[in-house]
Amino acid sequence: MNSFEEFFKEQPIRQVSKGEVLVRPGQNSSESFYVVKGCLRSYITDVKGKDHIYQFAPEDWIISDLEFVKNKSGATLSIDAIEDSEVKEIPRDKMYSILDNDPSILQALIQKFQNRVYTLQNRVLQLLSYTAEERYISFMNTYPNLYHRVPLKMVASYLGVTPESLSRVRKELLKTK
Amino acid sequence: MNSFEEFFKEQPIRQVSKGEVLVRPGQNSSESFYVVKGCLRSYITDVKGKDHIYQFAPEDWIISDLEFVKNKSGATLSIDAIEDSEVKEIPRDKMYSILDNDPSILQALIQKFQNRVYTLQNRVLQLLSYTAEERYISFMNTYPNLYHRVPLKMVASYLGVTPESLSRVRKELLKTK
DNA sequence: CGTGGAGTTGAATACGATCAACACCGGTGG
DNA sequence: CCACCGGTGTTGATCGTATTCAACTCCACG
Repeated sequence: MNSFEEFFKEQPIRQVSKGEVLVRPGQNSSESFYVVKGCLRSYITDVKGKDHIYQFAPEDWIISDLEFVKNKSGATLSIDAIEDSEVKEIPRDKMYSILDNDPSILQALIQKFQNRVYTLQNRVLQLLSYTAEERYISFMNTYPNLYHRVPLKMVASYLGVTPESLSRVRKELLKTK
Repeated sequence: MNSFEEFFKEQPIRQVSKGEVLVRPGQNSSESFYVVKGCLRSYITDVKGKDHIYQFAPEDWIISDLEFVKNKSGATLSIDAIEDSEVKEIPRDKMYSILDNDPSILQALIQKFQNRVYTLQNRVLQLLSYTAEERYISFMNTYPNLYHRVPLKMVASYLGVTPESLSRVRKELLKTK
């Protein structure tokens, strides 16, 4: 194997249908998922029962809860499918075997993490400084193939606003455009 | 050299005084800083001139803008000292030389990135789901040595609320405690 | 001393949340 | 094939939390 991606490619395809839950909080068999087709999401459910979406994962994305990193009691995030999907899953222990001694794979992985941190940095800064409207515009620009594909209420959850508010934001944008 | 940290330790110490700016947005000589003493911060300034703090870096922390990763035109974050500090700086090109072929160093770096992503994940989820009060409590618990050390207005900026709001939050907490 | 930044407090405002009603499909079963 | 149903999105009215603007106190520092 000479690349990080190939590790995933080798795995068998698993079919998951819309609404199917792949990871539940507290569960300790944390896995990573490479999405071949469809779309997954990761999210938390707060004390009031409200979901907050951390990440979407359409085709060619990798999604996981990062708890396996911390050796904690179990996952904090939930992961489920928001469309009928095909994924390749990597169990925790297999994930570790990626971290072998091949510097080129390790460097590729570092590159992936750097990109991930950079993306999260932007997300944090936008949550700190953007209004609901600015967040939505930024989301559309950053993920042009995603915003019309996932339900509005999930985009709202990702952006940290209510569906009602986002609906109004969108209405305003249509007027001024 | 047999560890990531040693690379920093070898660098000469640079004295920076409170208020000194180490990195400005647009500047393309991006560096990383290891804080020996004192405290740095990274932040953006929005269109209204308001600061939003991305990160604090007290003793033994590493801070950088991650733009060097993306090979963009320059930094987006600013970095300055909020106390008189001592730092060791690693210029961008030297940073790359860390990414050599020693698997143990690379794996240590991956571990650092995993922790970073995990921390950012929590930050995002808290910004999505916590009230101002919950964020402040979480901040105090997570950084017990920091919240009484940095000015309230900077904590407020980090948490995404105004200094006035945080002042009121703190007042309420004192009453109910 | 005096000066300016930091923090507090008050009053008015604004933005988004909440609650509620309704329209609009898309899928399911009779 | 159509009627029904549940989920999604929209819209309106009201509410609440945090922001804004302003005044004042308190120190730290020159």
